[in-house]
Amino acid sequence: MPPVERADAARNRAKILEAAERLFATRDPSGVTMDDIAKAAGVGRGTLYRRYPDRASIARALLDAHEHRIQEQLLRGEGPLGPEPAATPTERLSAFYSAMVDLLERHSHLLLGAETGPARLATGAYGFWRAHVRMLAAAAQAPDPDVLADHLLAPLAPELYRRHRDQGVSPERIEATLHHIAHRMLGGTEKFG
Amino acid sequence: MPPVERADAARNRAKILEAAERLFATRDPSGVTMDDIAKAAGVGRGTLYRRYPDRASIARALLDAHEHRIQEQLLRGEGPLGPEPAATPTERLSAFYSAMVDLLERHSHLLLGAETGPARLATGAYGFWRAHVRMLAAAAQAPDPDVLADHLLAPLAPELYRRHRDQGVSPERIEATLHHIAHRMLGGTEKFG
DNA sequence: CCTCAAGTGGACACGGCGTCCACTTGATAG
DNA sequence: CTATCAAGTGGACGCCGTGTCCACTTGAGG
Repeated sequence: MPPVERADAARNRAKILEAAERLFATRDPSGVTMDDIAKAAGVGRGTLYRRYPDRASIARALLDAHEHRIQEQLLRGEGPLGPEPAATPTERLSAFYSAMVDLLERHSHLLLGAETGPARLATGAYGFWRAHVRMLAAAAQAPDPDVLADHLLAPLAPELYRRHRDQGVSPERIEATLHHIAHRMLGGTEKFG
Repeated sequence: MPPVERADAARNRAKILEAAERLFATRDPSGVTMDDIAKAAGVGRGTLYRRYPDRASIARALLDAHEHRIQEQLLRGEGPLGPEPAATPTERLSAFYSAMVDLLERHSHLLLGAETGPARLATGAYGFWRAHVRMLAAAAQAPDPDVLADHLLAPLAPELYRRHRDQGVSPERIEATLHHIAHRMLGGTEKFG
């Protein structure tokens, strides 16, 4: 007996998510209050809190679908993103960086609305990215993959991406720099001493 | 006519900084309120706000001395930290990373009390570090030093350092990984392409 | 000792958060 | 179609941190 969601509940959930998406895209995400969302959705505070304990959980709900798509591709997808045997760790890290730049470009407002600062590192999604990058680092025989993985993910911090973009840096430049990092950090091990 | 600070004002400023330092070190820095600091310093809210508009400015005041010391060394110091002609960009970046790990280890609570998230990137101190690293990247003929500088600084985010330390990662391991990054990213250009 | 600007501290209003509970709605059984 | 009642709703409420304001105190200079 899976407790089915009642019709009015489903309707309100949709209204909430739609309103939140709009607000996050419009104003500064960290300035959006729970009250704003409730008002914009035409719903009472109690209704809002029943499902989402805070702003971050709403943003996460909106992000989940997109992040899951990337995670699927990492596990099972074709091309260098997925576990294609022919692809080198360098190529796979580059592909991962590209996918993340795409995610940041499309949804940086949600990422900023979700978690900035320490909380982001505790996210399930972050754990997934770290596990993936750690695996690539280990495959490339890099030293201390556990620590290195976090350092390789650090340039993807949403606040840094947002700042770069606001200063007129193009996504392509950011992506190119990340590819450079991927090549330098995981590629050509044999050429060093 | 430099408006000299009155004796009671100076006394209170000292009490405030002392109390704040203690509170930041004890509890979670982001949980310390202005009221807590005022109470701990034995001072009214108005007195506190007269000098420091928010928690971050207090933490910055406490950090200033330490950051200035490093900045001095970068500009005029001896050894690979300073502008010694014989040192390569790789060596200088490694030395910089070491100095920052030392700063993080000693004062991560202040850094967390100061600015987490986007605000940190707008700090004067951050601008200084970026200018320095950008210069080293350019000297090493790395592509797009403007963007790369930020990416090379990203692993130094206080929240990441704190998390690593809390998970039992030693400062030495972090430092070693950063040195690895310095070598990979700025060293041995001629051995590629 | 007097003056007065600098400095002090606490009362206050504001706004966001999260909870609570009396009421409404819709799914199901008879 | 109606009755039942748990799930769902919404807004009022209390709490807490912020930042401001202003009547009072203090100390430096004359």
